[in-house]
Amino acid sequence: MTEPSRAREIREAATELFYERGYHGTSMREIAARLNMRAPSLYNHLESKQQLLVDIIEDDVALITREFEDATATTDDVIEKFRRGFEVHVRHHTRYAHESKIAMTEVAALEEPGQSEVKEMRRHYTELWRTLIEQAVAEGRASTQSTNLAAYAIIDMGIGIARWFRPDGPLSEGTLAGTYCDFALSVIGADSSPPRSRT
Amino acid sequence: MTEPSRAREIREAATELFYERGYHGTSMREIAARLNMRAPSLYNHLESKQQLLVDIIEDDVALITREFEDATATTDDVIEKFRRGFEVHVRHHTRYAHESKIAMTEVAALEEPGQSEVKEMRRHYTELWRTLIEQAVAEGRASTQSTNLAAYAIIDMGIGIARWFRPDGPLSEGTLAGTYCDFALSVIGADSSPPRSRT
DNA sequence: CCTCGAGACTAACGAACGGTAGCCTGCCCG
DNA sequence: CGGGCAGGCTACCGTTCGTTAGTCTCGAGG
Repeated sequence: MTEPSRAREIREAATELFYERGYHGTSMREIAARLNMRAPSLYNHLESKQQLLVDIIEDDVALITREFEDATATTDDVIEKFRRGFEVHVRHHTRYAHESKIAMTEVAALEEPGQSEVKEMRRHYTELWRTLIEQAVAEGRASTQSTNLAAYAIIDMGIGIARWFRPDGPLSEGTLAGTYCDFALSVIGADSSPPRSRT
Repeated sequence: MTEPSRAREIREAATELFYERGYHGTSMREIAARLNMRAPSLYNHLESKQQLLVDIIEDDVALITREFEDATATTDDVIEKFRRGFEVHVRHHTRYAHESKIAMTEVAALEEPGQSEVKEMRRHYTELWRTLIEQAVAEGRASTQSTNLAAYAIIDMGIGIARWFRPDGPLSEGTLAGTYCDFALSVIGADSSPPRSRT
């Protein structure tokens, strides 16, 4: 069940093409061709090319934000929050590498008000990270001097993955997440002593 | 002297616009308008829109590679090489944020053979980093498990800068470079003992 | 069996694109 | 002061774009 609706198929084809050639570099005719259709038929299922882009990007940013919030909500230890949050961050950029890359590179192709909305959503996501790192420093569990820059560095480290990761490559998502977690923890100078052995 | 040639002005205007709106999102008429010209006049100074993009991207990748090689050539200490190389990496992405972002996001807009050439140049730059990190580990001065992933993470950390850095912002290039250097050194687990006190 | 609507199609629109042809102006050098 | 050319310009070409209009087909429901 959950047979792929035509609208969903179109969106997936568009996601692949936007990933490969960019928004302005992809035509509606090309999207249609991927599904053995003609361009005008697409408009039985969508409103416009621009709306397609808005949906892809907004859904992606909303998803990673929700994943982050869910992952960090189930523990009180701030380093464990960080670890889980970053694992989600990395895994998102591997599983949704296409959407993530589009959300990163095609923001400029968004018309208003979509562009401002997305920028605000991204600002919020960044702020979640900054706050978390700040809390870790405040509790003496991390030692970075600039929570702002640490947040940027950690987010960008993950985002970069979307540019080179291939799910069929030699590197598994789990290995990648584990190694990158170590990177991120060392960036903030985390004290990863066991979660419940407080002094 | 060195009055800005028209060709140079065009390239700078194009760089700004490609940065703001992307390659396919920018028209020759818009580039011309920035210089109070009409589009056809541009062709007195350039070959094609595509060649403009090729020049911008290839020059940028060639420049950062040369900067890296120059910076690392003047010391033998592998950690000091790493430090200098990364400082150059960060500073490049602040000083040439526009070009760097274009080189990162518009590779797909390059036609062949330009695209393959640029990808090869980037692969080479990545390889320089991987080799340097491998050497640091071999000498016992760094401790990362995966030189490959460490190289990716470090490069991506720097690249991300080009997306958000603004030269007129509150953050100075020097402060940024310093803080990020600490990040990068901790990612590879660097032993930053003094360069010349070998056992 | 007939209808009716979802969803494909063809034809075509106006706009915008990258680029060319050809002209005109004004400055530099003899 | 006069010729030439560098480098602007206008006019316009053919292509491709996103999108609309209107038609046809086919399968499900009464």
